[in-house]
Amino acid sequence: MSVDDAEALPERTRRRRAPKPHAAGVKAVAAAAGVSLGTVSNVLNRPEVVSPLTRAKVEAAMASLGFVRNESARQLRAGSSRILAYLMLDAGNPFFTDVAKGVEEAAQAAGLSVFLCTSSEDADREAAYLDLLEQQRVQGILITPIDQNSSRLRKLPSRGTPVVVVDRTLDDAEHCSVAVNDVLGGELAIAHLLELGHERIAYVGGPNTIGQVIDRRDGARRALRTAGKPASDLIELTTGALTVAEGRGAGQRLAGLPADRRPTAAFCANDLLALGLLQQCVSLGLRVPEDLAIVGYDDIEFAEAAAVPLTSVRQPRQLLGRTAAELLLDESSNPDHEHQRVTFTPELVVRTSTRGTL
Amino acid sequence: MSVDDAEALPERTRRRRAPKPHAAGVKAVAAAAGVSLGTVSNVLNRPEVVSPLTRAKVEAAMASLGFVRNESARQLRAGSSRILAYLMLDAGNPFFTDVAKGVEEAAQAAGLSVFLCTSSEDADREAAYLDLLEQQRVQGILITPIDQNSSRLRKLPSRGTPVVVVDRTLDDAEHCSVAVNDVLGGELAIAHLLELGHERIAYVGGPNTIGQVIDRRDGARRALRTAGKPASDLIELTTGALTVAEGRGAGQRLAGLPADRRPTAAFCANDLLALGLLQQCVSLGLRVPEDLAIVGYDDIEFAEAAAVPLTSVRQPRQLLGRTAAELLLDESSNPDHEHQRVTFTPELVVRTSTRGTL
DNA sequence: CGGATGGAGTGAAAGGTTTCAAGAACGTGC
DNA sequence: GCACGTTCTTGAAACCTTTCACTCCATCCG
Repeated sequence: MSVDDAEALPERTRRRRAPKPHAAGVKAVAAAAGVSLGTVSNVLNRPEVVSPLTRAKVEAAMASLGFVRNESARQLRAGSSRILAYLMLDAGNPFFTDVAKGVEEAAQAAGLSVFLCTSSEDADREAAYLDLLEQQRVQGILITPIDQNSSRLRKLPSRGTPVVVVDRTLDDAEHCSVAVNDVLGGELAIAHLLELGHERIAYVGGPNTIGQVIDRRDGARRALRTAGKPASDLIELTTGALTVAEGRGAGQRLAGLPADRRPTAAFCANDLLALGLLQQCVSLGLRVPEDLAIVGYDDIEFAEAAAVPLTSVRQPRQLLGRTAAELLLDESSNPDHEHQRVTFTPELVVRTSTRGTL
Repeated sequence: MSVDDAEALPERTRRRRAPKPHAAGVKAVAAAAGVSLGTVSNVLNRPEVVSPLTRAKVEAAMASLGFVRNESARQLRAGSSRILAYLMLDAGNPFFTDVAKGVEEAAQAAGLSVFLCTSSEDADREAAYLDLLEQQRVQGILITPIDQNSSRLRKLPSRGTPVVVVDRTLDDAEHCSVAVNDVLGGELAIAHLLELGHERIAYVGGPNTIGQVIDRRDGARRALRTAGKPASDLIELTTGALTVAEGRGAGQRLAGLPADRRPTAAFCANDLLALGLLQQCVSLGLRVPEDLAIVGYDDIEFAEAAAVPLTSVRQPRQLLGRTAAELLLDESSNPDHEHQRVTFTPELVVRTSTRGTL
């Protein structure tokens, strides 16, 4: 049954070693089922061309041998992967996991799977993941980049890996992008605070290399100018990351200021910062919003459940992910795909942290 | 230079097509650098055996051709993957992303990359991902399973893919597992509530197919029995998932009860439920903890920042992930690895939601 | 009854890398 | 000048699938 034609050769040390004892391949299945390699492959990929009887035999053989298709070999030969990757900034931020949910929704509808990767706001990790994903020849990459000008990012599409930028807009002709107008979002937040009569307003966010941080700040400045004030009125508190812990740190700094110099309102670059800030300020005895009004950004689910429900700038998170994935799928399947820049409009959700209890 | 020996054959239609125009391979690099295939491979895998001059030539050729190593081919031949996967229950739950952070920490230290997958508490998706990951021949799988008795899960190790179960204990001899004693956690929570004098206590959690939900409930019952009460005293509110939205739903149900039948305390299977419950109850006018004391589980970062800071059962999230990844690495590299069951001990963190303001 | 049609299955080639035994180049010591 | 080491490089096999031109057979039509 098992023919080993190497027997015929003159004596030679049997070289090479099996890299892994990883079970049976198509060959073994074919032998066990008494059919050819090609037929097994047909059962796997085009079951309709195989007669029911033969198919049953092959499937039985697969089951009894515990056959597991080797995806590397499949992909090598077939040249296509069934995987999308979403490389996100921070898995600990519910905003991104909501985006990821949208991505998965769209991918599942197209029969693809999604691998999530997280750069943790670290440019080196981002670069390493991009290299890895390109080497894996994934169908496409969705990314919320740290450094959107990275040459690595720009080169990917020309080498055959489609890339869609999520939650950022890119000004080049190589990628699709799906974003929310962050400048407008910043403007909405500050306009709201100005309307409430605040004069000393702080912007809490950082590092200043992150696009979202910059845009939201620029929007804030613009709102000030629109109101006839100098943009330099904005008191900037730079943080090291967009996390709850950094938010607490900023709260500490803010609360430490003498009351007559302390801002009466703070706009945070995201909700994590805002929640940390809120928590720290409250625990240090400041009243929100009486002593300090707070506006967050993203309107994550926890914003509403916070100690003082948080006013925030809402973004269509899931839709963002879904749209991005759909663009990516189009790019990789539609030969005359055209790159698009989709921009959604954010929306201010006013809650107690600025408006006070009614 | 480029010899095409197919020329020698009698006229035949040149068949097959190139699956994808995906850039240059080692062959092209070798030709461009004037060396053999083997040398290029050496530059890639064992740079120290190649003379500096040759290496420089090869590297220059790679750069100018934009060479990207084909990981499928590499893995097919070399038989090993540099990837770990963590298949989690719910990426939207900060508990799991914290675990993931620990996993990545350990993986990075070992020079591996991590792909995150999420089953979203759906058994079919879990199964599909397991199949996919096995076919990809990843180095190993970390999983927080929905169905820990799935035969798929049990069979993986015997076919060569190591599996470590995270946040669950498995009673078989095939896997390592790293967990926290959930029964004890449930006990701590209820003992605390009993000590505060509560008599009508609800347990909010579900679906009852999830191990964590069951164990925490069993712990709760045990605490009741220890206190000399029947386990049936526990008022069970079953939810459809462990999410904030389901927590709100449960809050609605609870608040709807007449005050004399309404529980005076609720223990939730996780913090997401607790936060939703809290939010809904507060917005319906119940005072926490006076009208309803609430205990959560996991002590996620947002628990402390909630409307009423949440009493919760803390687990060593990151450590859980790190330990699990280390066990997995050991299993896949150490020939005489022994399966282990690591169990951490949870800790009750008391905050305002049960103790009230001081 | 001859030829056309079509369904089912076959088998060799191809895909890009790694591996390893063996070869080449170049001293070195006697 | 020769055998011997070293150091570097080579070339072909192997990894496991998928693909596709082709064969084989039975059926159908005129």
